[in-house]
Amino acid sequence: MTLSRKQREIAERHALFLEIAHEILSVEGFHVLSMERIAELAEYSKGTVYQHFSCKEEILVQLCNQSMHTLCSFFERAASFDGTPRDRITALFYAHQLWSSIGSNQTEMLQHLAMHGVRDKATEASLLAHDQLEQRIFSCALGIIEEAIKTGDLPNRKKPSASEIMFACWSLGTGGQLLMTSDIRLSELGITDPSSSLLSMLTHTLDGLDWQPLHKDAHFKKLITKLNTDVFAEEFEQVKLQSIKDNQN
Amino acid sequence: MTLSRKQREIAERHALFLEIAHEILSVEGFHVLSMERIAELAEYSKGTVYQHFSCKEEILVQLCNQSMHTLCSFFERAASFDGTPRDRITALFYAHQLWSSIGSNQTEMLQHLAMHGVRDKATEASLLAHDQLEQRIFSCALGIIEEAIKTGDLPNRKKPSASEIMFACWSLGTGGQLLMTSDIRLSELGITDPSSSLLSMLTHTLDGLDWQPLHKDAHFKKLITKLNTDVFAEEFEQVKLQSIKDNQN
DNA sequence: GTCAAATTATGACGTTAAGTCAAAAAATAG
DNA sequence: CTATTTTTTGACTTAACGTCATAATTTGAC
Repeated sequence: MTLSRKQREIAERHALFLEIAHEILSVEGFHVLSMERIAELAEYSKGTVYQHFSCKEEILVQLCNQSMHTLCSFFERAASFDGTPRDRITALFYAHQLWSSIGSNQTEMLQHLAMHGVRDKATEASLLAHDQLEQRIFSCALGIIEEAIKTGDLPNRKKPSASEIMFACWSLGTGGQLLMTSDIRLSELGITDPSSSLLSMLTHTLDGLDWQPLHKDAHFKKLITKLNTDVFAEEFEQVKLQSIKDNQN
Repeated sequence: MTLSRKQREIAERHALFLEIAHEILSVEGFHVLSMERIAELAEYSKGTVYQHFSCKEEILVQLCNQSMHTLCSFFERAASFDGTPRDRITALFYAHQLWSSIGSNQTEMLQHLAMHGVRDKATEASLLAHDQLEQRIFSCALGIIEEAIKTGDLPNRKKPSASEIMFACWSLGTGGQLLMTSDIRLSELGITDPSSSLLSMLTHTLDGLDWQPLHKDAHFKKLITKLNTDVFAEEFEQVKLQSIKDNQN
């Protein structure tokens, strides 16, 4: 079938353009991402790139969607983990941090997308996909919190509501990632592993919410080990290798 | 003295340019901020604007510095508040949220500054000033946490250290602000006052850290009232008026 | 295999904004 | 009042965006 061969070609090129864009974005940032540059590196003309993406912003949204798709799968894996709701919300937070460690600029991309005037330029279709992914991510987290309330592990309060707890956890994780990628030298403050710090703070927060069973060091360590070596074994290794490489530079 | 009159003129113009830039930034965002536009609105030529600021990015840093200066004064006011360290760290967090409510785009500006390739273009002097303000803000928060450890209100642990606690609080506040300014419709999740939600989550976190004296509703309400009507009375009124105006639109 | 029709790729073109700089205008001083 | 210094200006260069007529290629009918 000749038609489908052409279609395959186009799909491949679409992926190629995205890959090149992602490379430019991680190394040099959005401000140097230009359609001409992508065309040049892919050895196509500018017009061809514009046939795939209406503008820079559209590329960004599609890259974000790829990235969020990964996060989504991480979350769904963490959520289906066999353990108490508390273990699972911890696993979710862990997954969120792992995800941001894997792609150094995932957070920056999403951040950029949230900025004034970026969404306006992207296509409806991509934005819809984005919103749906976001929805999936949120309901994943919310589901666990609601389950904890149902089982009685987490006291059923008016304030903070399940949504508010999710909002706070999400803020903590996102904010932490934001600070990690920004200029502040956390290591100067004696924070060598910010993701672990955040995770440890999360457990204190959960304790503060009286989310049963309360923190026990042995159990927590066992949980993290299981996540590192079982649920997210492959990704954990990838991050480890990456950080070794980074240290060499 | 004629010389000083000219100097005053220049200083006034500098402020005018910044003001116009800030206006453009809050309404339309960084991507439409152009030197020509500023020049036009200020009724000067482009070259004159360039005599004040080497580039767009330099304007952004200087605006951020203004904004951080405000935050700094908020923090110092909150820190010198008469109360327990726990009350004061709560006041700090409150001040952080208040600050972000006052200028709708303070967080977006700082976020933008942190992005790839922005700092590179700004002048050394402005960046130095920025780093010093950041330092002041951090030590303000860190000082309170360390005091709490010294007085015994907060258990002296290796983990999380004072720095880690500060990092987490800062992440929570910043992340929350990020999510508020992003597209996510928090109100759809039943979160009507995100800043309050975050503040309430902070108290749970502090409880989880066993930071004495633990949360008591009456005391907490009294503290917030005092902050609203005394320490930050003026700013609180400003935010209230602003939100009434926003609701009318 | 050939050719007309449809699809796809190209890069020249118009536009906008960044950043530079020589020349014009204004201020200062003798 | 004029010479010198300082300040202001906008024309110019460069670079990227996004468009679109034209060129090249592919397709499908015969």
